[in-house]
Amino acid sequence: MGESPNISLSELQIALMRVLWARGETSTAEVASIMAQDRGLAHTTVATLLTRLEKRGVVAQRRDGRQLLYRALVDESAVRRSMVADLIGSLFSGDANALVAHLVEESEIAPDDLARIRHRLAQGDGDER
Amino acid sequence: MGESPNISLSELQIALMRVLWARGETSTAEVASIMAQDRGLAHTTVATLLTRLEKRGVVAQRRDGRQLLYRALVDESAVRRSMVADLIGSLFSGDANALVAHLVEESEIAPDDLARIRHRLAQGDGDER
DNA sequence: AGCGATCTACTACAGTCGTAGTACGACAGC
DNA sequence: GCTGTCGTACTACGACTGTAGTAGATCGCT
Repeated sequence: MGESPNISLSELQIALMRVLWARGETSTAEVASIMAQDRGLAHTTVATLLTRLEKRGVVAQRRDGRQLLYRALVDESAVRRSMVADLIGSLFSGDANALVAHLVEESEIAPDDLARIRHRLAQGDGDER
Repeated sequence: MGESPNISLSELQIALMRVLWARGETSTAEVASIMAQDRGLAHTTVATLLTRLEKRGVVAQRRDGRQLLYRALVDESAVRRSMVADLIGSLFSGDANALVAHLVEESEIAPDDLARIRHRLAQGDGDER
C-alpha cells in the first residue's frame, strides 16, 4: 500500500494545504488572497510556496489559461498520520499511549474526555472507506 | 513566566538531547561515540550539532581541561509540551481531543488503552518526577 | 492599437539543518 | 623533546524554508 511514507510539512505549508483541502482545486490567486489576509504574505511568496509543494509532489498543478490551479495530492489524514507517527517516534519512543498520557498529564485533555472519545468512536466506528 | 515558549527540535537534535537527558553532563566524545554507534555520525558532526544547540540556548557547555561537557537546559517534558502543542495547533486546529481521536482511528492505540491510561493516571497520579 | 492589470517564471537571500573536513592546540608516550 | 592522538574551532556546502522582487507573457478595456 501507499506511496507516501513520510510527508512532513511545516506549519506554513500546512496552512497552504488547508486551503486546498477546504476548497479543492484552487487558483494561486485565491490561495494568495487568503494567505495575504491571514498572514500578510505577498502574492509571489504564495506562488513560490505552491511551486515548491508541487515539485515535492504533495500537490498537483493544472494550467487553466494563464492561471495555475492547485490540488492537494495528499489528504489531511495522511499528513496527520505521518507527522503524528514522526512525533511519537522521536519523542515518545514509539509509544502512542505515552503521548496520550502526556496529553492528560499536561492537562491538554481531561481524563473524562478519554471516555467521551472512546464512546464517540465506539458507535460511529465500523471502518467504512 | 517561563523563558522557553517554543522549543522545537528535529529528530536528530532530539536524539542528541536524549543522550544528555539520560546521562546528565556528558562530554562531546561520549555523545559522539554513542551517535557514531547509533547512526554512524562523525565525531566532528556531533561536535557541530552540540555547539549549535548551545548557541540556541537549549544546552549549556562547560569546559573541563580541553574537553567540553554538555548539559541539557530544557527537559524532555518541556520539549514534548512544546512540540505536541505545535502539532495540535497546526494539524488539529488546537483540539487535543482530535489528536486522541486520530490515534484511535488510526489504530495507533486501542480504545481499551484509553481506559487503562485513565486508570493509571487516576491512581498513580500525584505527579512524582 | 496601446496600456495597465495579472500571472507565472526565475532569481535572490538569509537562516537552519545535516554532514563533515581542515587547522591548530595540547597531552601522552617513547 | 618529538610525534601521534584527541579535542575543539572554524569553514564549507548542499538542501530546504520563509520571504519577496523583477522580468516577461498575456488579457481585457478604452
